[in-house]
Amino acid sequence: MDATAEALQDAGVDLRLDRDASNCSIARTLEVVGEKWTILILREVYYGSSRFGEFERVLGCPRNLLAARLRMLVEEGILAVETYKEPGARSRPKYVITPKGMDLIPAVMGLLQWGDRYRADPEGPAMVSRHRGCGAHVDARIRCDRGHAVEPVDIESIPGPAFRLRPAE
Amino acid sequence: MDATAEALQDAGVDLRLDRDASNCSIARTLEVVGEKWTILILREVYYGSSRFGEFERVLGCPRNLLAARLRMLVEEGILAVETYKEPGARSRPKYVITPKGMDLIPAVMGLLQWGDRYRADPEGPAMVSRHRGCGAHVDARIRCDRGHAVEPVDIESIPGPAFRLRPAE
DNA sequence: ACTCTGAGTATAGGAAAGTAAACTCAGATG
DNA sequence: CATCTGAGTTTACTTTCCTATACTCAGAGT
Repeated sequence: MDATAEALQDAGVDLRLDRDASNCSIARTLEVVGEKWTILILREVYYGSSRFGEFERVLGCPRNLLAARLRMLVEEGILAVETYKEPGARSRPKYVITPKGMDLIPAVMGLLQWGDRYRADPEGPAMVSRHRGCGAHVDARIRCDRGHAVEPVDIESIPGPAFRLRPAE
Repeated sequence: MDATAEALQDAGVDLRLDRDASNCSIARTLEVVGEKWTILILREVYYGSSRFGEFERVLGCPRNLLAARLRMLVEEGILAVETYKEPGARSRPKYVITPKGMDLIPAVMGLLQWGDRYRADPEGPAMVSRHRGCGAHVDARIRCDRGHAVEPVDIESIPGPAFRLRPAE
């Protein structure tokens, strides 16, 4: 156990129950991608769609929500707007994923592989992902900085630099 | 490109736009964990909480929603109900994560590390995760079955066994 | 019997999110 | 200059979610 954690426990603090759970990176990420269509839009961008009409067609998402989600994703820097031009038509906007958006792909892959394992239809997955370099199947896994594969049960979560106690009631 | 994919393209099918996007493991996973409090409940279980009152206290989630989410997570086999007994009190239920629930941890870690990178407060993360074995920092990464680290941009997604075209309009 | 506690259920009002369909707007084409 | 198209906006309606409070229920202790 960490020194900070020990000091807190000596003071009678329960790390689980007395911490400020709103000061959490998961909660903050969900503020951005937790709304209904957001992850699915990201999935489509990742699969190669980029135009408003493409998202609408393939997702069946209402246009006003689609517009709102795209605007938000652009404001957050997860997507960026570029333009495309079909011959004989004017320039129109298209949406491309940024590096910041790409950093969400491990989370999306995690959701994908859980669904593949527990909720795929009996035939198997609808889409499969492979490494462009070697062709092998890819998946999201947890690794430690020394390169070991880490099972979830072997992860220990301890207070970090921004650990805070919950405000008094 | 895959043989299936080629055959489909020869038939004038656009893999991105004409596929049945509702037949998707991500969408199906979100049906289970896409509601507002679900991932946060999972986070608390993962951090060590197990009792109704603990979830309520630390999340500040309304009791009726909490009860509904817990019931759903148990029905889905992500949590299991056990009992605990404080001295001088009767047995009460507690919620523990199952292996099926543990398999969601890579996705949760993916969300966590995105938030740590882009949305943490200036001091750093509130909680840090490390490998119980070696103490090194852990994170969610994508690997291929041959053990290569895979950047999201090097992943190729192709139709799998359950690929289906979208129903006619 | 009465009370206390943790784990819920029940209910009601307001806010937010989702859905559906009609409408606008900017340019390229006929 | 009327029409077509993709990309939105607007509006009206429905569903879900949030907040808050009150209530129930099963034992253990007094």
